[in-house]
Amino acid sequence: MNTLFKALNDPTRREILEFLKEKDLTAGEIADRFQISKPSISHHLDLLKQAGLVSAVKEGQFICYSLNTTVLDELLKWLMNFKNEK
Amino acid sequence: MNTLFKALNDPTRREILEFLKEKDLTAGEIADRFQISKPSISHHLDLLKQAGLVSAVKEGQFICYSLNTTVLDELLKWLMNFKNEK
DNA sequence: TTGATATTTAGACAAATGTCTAAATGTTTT
DNA sequence: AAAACATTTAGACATTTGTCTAAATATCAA
Repeated sequence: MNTLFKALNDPTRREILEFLKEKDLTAGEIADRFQISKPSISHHLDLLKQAGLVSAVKEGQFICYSLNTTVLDELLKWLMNFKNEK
Repeated sequence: MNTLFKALNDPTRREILEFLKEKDLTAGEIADRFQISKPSISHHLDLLKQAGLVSAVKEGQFICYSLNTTVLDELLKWLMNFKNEK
């Protein structure tokens, strides 16, 4: 839960998720969409991966990232916990 | 959205929300539940207030905090945006 | 009005975070 | 084999964050 909130607590990372919602992308394609250096994007992708929000598959010299929404169910459950009773 | 995620990105603050889910509490009552100094708790409460997650009402020399779940609807909507299509 | 209580504000400080450049690793292509 | 490309790792640096103590503000009680 901690790593999930941490991963989501950054505009760049949330925007990466938005892009990946449209379609899978390689690290380079993702980096091209931002005015941030590739190593920085790589770091963001690492945090997203740690949180289970994205998965990475190596395809030749590229690494293809895709969105993983199952982790968000946990967050959804956490949210509902507040909206329910009272 | 930014302030909301920022506010939620801390275990202490999330625990404060859990306590406030049970019932409204004064700043002191909240601080008593943690092994953190009162000024630090006060600061956490300020961030939660900035995010609209809690509201504060002065009652004499006390300040009573209560949970405000309406802001979480925004987060819920953001979440659903990912779970929907695709 | 003086003292006690409740809370916040101010300022300091270490740790975490986001960013960068330079270098390393791994894969293709010629 | 060597050069080009894709990505990450390493290390540095400034900013943000969470915490603390000391002091300020405000309210209640004697």
